[in-house]
Amino acid sequence: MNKTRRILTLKENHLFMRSYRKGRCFSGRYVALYVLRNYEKNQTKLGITVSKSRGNAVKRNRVKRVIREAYRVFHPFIKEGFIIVIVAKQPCVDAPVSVVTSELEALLEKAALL
RNA sequence: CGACCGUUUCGAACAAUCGCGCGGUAUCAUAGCGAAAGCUCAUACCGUGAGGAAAGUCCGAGCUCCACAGAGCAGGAUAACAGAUAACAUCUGCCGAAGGCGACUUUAGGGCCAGUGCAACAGAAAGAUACCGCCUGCUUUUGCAGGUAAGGAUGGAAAGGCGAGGUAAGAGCUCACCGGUGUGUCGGAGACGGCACAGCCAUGUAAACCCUAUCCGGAGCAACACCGCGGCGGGGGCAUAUGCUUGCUCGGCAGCCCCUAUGGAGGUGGCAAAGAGGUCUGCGGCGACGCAGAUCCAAGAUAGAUGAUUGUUCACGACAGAACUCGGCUUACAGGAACGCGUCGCAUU
RNA sequence: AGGGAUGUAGCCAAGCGGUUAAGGCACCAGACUUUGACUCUGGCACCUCGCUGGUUCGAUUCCAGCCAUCCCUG
Repeated sequence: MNKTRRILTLKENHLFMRSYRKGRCFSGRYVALYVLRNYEKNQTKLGITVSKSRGNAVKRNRVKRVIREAYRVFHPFIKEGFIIVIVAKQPCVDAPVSVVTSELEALLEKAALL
């Protein structure tokens, strides 16, 4: 495993749907985590979901950046072969990065991905 | 000094580290494709990276494809006048109207003398009329017949308004002023305005149907063009080895290879540095704008790139994210800045 | 990108430019009953009829611009 590797993003809608239905769910105050084992390839993919009801385009973009920044810290240590979907909750809109980072760390440990 | 008016303009700044999209250069040790060159991926460095509204998608265009002899109807849009513009429902100027002490602002502003419809309630009566009243005549009175829109009452609207003359009482019946209509004349590019004369037979509503004039083919970058593993087809060849079709034979269907049409997933172009482009100067124009010269310009994603941490400063940060591209309009918005022989008020000289 | 619909009382809703804006459910008070349900009678302040302007004598209704929700096409 190299020291830095690219973050692969989840693009297919049916994989999102399968994660919501079949994946294990870990919920916090700011984000919710859906984890599914990737059987097809030994890769870890990340999907970020922000609902339209969370705010306008600027707010949604900002939430995505905050979550991506929080995830970036843990990415080199994540185990291979999982599909991870992070869903932003309403308090996440005004949350600073440090808070989201600490919560995401707790959830990832709970999911045994680290 | 205070309160405004108009026209522009800015929309946090800087540094360091980590991270992201795109472009360029370099490296190919590793991974994939390839005979190779090389390409992809990756890494390093350099450059660059959201708005005044990017928004709403309300108008107008470019661009692309489809349709198209010509004419008319239907439907839609616009509506004083003159211009600007590629075009417009935009903009400029100007006229009329409305508002403001004023600088100035606002204005869907054609036609109810083509026709049709509607005007609740109130009121005597709503486009045709006399309830009360006034006057005249008849009648002993009650009342009857006629004249009359000055007054009352109703209403958003009641015989153009108001004053004087006039009259039986009244009435544009007559006159002055105002309003409105028509004709003439003068000014103006025109809408329109000034003046003179005639004359007052008739409400409001076309953001009611409608009439008049002008304009309008349809769809949209998920357009459209190209490539295209597989699949479903067409043609040709090979092989009769294998499978199915009844145990066998023939025949048929599968099979393998080549060519070819279509085009689902996906990809590339469209589409990224350059156009109806910005800034400055000069000239023309009241102005929108036009002409000439100089100069400036690098976002281009495709589940969608701008963030985090630390430090410094201030006005302590609002509304808000490009998605083919322009010109407008509308809406949202913390707080600033500049200009004006702009306005009003107060004080002083 | 292109198109459509809706917004009226807590909920479901009707409404021809002229009303104090129908109804139904719910809610409140009273009657009936020993009590409750059913039934009957009355009430319901609320709604600037999503918001802001305009047309009109008069707007929930007509026109324009916004806001919110929902739906359709590719």
